[in-house]
Amino acid sequence: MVKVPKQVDHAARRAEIAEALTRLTATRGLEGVSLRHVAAEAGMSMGLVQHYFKTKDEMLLFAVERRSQVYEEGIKARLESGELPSTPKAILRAIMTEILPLDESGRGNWLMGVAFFIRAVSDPSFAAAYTEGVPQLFELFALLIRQGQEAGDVDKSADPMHESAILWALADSQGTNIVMKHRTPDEVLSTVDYYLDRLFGSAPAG
Amino acid sequence: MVKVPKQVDHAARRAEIAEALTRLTATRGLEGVSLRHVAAEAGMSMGLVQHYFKTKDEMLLFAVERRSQVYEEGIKARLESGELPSTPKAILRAIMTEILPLDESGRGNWLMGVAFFIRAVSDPSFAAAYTEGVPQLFELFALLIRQGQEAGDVDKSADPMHESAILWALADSQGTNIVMKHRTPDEVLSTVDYYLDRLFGSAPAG
DNA sequence: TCGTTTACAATGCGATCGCATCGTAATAGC
DNA sequence: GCTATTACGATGCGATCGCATTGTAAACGA
Repeated sequence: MVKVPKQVDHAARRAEIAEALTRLTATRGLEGVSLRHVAAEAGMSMGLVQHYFKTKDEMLLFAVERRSQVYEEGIKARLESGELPSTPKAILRAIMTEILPLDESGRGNWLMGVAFFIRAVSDPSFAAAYTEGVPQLFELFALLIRQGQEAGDVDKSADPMHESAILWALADSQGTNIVMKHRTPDEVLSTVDYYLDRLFGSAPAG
Repeated sequence: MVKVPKQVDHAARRAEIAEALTRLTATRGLEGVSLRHVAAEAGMSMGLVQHYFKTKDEMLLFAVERRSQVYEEGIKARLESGELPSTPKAILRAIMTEILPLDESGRGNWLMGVAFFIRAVSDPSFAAAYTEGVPQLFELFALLIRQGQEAGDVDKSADPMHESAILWALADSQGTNIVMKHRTPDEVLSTVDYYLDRLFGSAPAG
């Protein structure tokens, strides 16, 4: 009963489509994202896109989850490259620089996230997926700050929860600032470093 | 040549429509915003909406500019109510609490802003209008922080530009957190106060 | 080889979009 | 009263959307 004709790497095809979607989001903005446009950007027929994603929502969900994976892998790669010390401060900085839309592909990923947020506002299933990863990142931030406190780098009077919120806000909002060209990536990074230096005193980050 | 039949308060009508648009954005999300839906929400015919706004973009632009005015007036009202001291810290807090989507109407206004941001990504004319007010608020933040430094409340080592960026980020991102129900208004306000207390030492805010 | 299953293309359908057009009612100046 | 102008409603048009349907080529299992 197991017939396997014309074997094609499903995952690779889906990734292709997701990347076309991301590219399209970065260049044409979020309104240019239709099944037809994505297909054209990916250089395939619309029917083929439909073959790999039954609905548009399924495609968006896949692209966003893929985005999260890419972020995660990027952060791991930075930390395991050995170029950075494994201090909480360095890890936090690695996360920030990975997430922020510092280049063109980052811009696409960022706008993908915004598009997803838009959907999540009125669509419960999207909201669930959107909400999923947030507390984890939040907790991670707080954990790293607490480790900084235990190491004596972060002042005991600092509140890890509030500081996490500020850090999250910095990533969230400054990314938007870059996309809108209100601030340059350099300016944003310097503000991030300013904040981290204040929080961690003068403890080395790398 | 000046014939004025059926005199109708144009501004009031446009405000009505803008409020229907905001209401619709808050409840149905940003995708429910079409000329037909706005007309239905406002309880008028679609032709009438078209009569007051030649294009959809004109309607959106009006609604967003109106939003800015409402914010501005709200902040002025708070400051002139006499319930708050005119310290930089109090003014900053007033701005934050005015902008943040703490209630249902605030939610609508917030989502309006996001919708506008989306358009601004790919539409230059929207981008211009969106970019317009940002540097001013930024400069205001920096000015107030500098005043705090001159008054001796804010540490001299604090960088007004970076601190402004953090403050802006707090407003920007935490608003989204409230809309997505990741954090409650109370939690957000406590983080704002935490930050302001840190920045202004223990100087009184009210 | 034959049949089943998958990969992919092409097209059509109903819904909805923004916008234009047309018609009508009401009110001003002449 | 007549006319110009405005307020407002109704409808239609072309474009585009997501999605369903259909057709065809290819490749595996039997």
